[in-house]
Amino acid sequence: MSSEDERSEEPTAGGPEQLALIRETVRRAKVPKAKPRTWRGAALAKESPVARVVVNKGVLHLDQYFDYAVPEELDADARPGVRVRVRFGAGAHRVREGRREGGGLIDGFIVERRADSDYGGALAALAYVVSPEPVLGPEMLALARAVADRYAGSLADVLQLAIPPRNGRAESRPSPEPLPPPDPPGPGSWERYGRGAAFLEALAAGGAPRAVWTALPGPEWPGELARAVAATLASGRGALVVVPDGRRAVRVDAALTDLLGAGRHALLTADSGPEKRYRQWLAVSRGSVRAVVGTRSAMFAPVRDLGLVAVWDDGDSSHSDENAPFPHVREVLELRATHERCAFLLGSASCTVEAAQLVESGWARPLTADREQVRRAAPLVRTVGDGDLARDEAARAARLPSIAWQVVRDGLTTGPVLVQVPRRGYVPRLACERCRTPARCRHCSGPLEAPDERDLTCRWCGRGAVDWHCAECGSTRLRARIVGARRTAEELGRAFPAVPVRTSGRDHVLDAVPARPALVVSTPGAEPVAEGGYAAALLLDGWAMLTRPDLRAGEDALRRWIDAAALVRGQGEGGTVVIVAEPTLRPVQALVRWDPTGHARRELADRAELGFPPVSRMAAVTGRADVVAAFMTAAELPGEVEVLGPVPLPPAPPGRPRRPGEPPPGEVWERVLLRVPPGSGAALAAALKSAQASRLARGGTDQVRIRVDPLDIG
DNA sequence: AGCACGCCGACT
DNA sequence: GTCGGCGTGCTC
Repeated sequence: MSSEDERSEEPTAGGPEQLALIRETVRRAKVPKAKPRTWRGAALAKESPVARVVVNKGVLHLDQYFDYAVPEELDADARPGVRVRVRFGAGAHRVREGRREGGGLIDGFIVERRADSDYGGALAALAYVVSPEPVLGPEMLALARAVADRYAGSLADVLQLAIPPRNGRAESRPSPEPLPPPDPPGPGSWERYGRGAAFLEALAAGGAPRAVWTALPGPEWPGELARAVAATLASGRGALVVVPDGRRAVRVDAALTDLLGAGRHALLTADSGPEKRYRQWLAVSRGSVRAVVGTRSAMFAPVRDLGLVAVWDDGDSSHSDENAPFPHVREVLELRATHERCAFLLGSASCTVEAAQLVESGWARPLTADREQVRRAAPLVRTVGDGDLARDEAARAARLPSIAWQVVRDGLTTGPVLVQVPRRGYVPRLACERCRTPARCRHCSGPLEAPDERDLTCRWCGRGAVDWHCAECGSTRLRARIVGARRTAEELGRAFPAVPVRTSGRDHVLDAVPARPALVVSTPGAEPVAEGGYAAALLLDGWAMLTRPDLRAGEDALRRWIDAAALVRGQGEGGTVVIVAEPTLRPVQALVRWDPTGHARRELADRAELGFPPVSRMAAVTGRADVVAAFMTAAELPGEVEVLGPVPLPPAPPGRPRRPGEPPPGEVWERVLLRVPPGSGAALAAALKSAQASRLARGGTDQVRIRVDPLDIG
């Protein structure tokens, strides 16, 4: 743009007269469908001189598009989907020399090129096109919009999760040529499932079946996922698989390479560095690679002509994003399946209540093996309850019941034995030894804990608890704390001196162990796979997993037990699991019968009766007590909303850094839970979003956190 | 969030 | 009259 243009637009030079002129011009310009022009008066693109832009500003909850003028020289690059920088803020158009430039440069994406704008004022010009690479296609935009609406978040927040940061070097490299579709695979181990082969055939034929797949225990699932991907590729469409962690992504990656060779799929995990990751993402975005396996953020991967979305082990908490607006992989993939009319596969050795609901509602069909197959593949499960422990001299002496010793001893003659021990931090509460009432602080009713195994302290207020006794039954004994993985390993090591002991846990995760006899002590989720399967497994301190004050405690415990027990050989090969937990409890029974879907169905029925998610939808509003109260007063919630609370939130325990959503020191925070009946979730989210948006016009710190589908209810 | 506009009191 | 306090409200 030339200075002549500027002068012709604004003939007066400098001074207050000019300011007045600008003001007046702005007022005059306030007519609908204004001809796009900038204050620079630069030459504009001849075709579609308006770019509709989504500005990438999360705090800006004005969740709307902004129109910018497209200067002629940016015309070619400023295509829909590209990253741009624009001036944004009051006075952004005043860019003359000698005047301060109002408004800073912020990032955005062009969503559309248009002939005119329905904005009444004069348009500012795009500052520049960051890169001509289109990264925000219409499908992703529609998906991000749907996710933002579902979770009462802004489009910009979702796009931040969906589109990786740019890397110039990755962008400058060409992506490989796409390979032609492969031949459809045979059914392989899918034959073990009643409708397995038919599911693959439907994928290969270009269909869009939706299934909740209860996987048989054992190491076959990565190969089965790979076959589903291969069948979809054979139809000429793309496929996406999301798993909870990098370890499992690598397993599916390996299975895909086995089945299809290299070059047909991309591995999108956080483990690879930013450049490599963006390069992989670009290969997908450009259509060079038609299949993706990855962790959480891969759920948004811009797979071309999507034919299948799959999620593995949807109960794993890693599938829930920790950034606003906290989308869940299963829910996002449901949206994608609906929007992009593709197949949906939810697989797990266990079964979440949400998965059961997908089947119950008829949205998806079950994909299961018959009882005979299950019996063959699953280990024999034996329980040790309180009654057994009381009668058991050995258990008193050595902390492990005698049947456990026996199973370990027998197992070690034929292979490795797995010992699952709950993570220390996982058990939030001590409980009365006699009646299991959770031990609470007598001052503030917070949960008690014993950080050093000696002194009882309150997790909320930090006060010590001396002379504790149970408020229900008067007992003065607390249930034995769970023993950490390290001490369990030491004890077992002493008992079986000839056998190597290996541990796998948070900071030290083993991926696999050989088929030799060994004791493998692991925390839940960190269990290594064993070559040929474990001979046996011990699941210790089952009570600890079940006493968590959470709606999902039972489902979670069952999932962790099943995931561990699924690594053990089938009972036909002598595989045995011993679980130390009451055999009368529902999740324990479900493990013994190896019936995770039955468990989920019963839980679903309970939740329906109690009005709990996922049958109803909930949202949590969290913040400083007065701010939450003001928010609730101002919000215009749908009529059928039920308001639970507010209840005070416990402060972050001293010593641990404060997590987002926890009150800062000295502030009282509260949480309100909102509940709506089935079908009103969208209305609730919309109401919460507009209430938040109108609040944001005011002071900055007076914000509340909104979380749809909060995790820790109950 | 920034940042400007605007409607009030103490000054040249 | 004009400079500037920070109380609302908009940002293409």
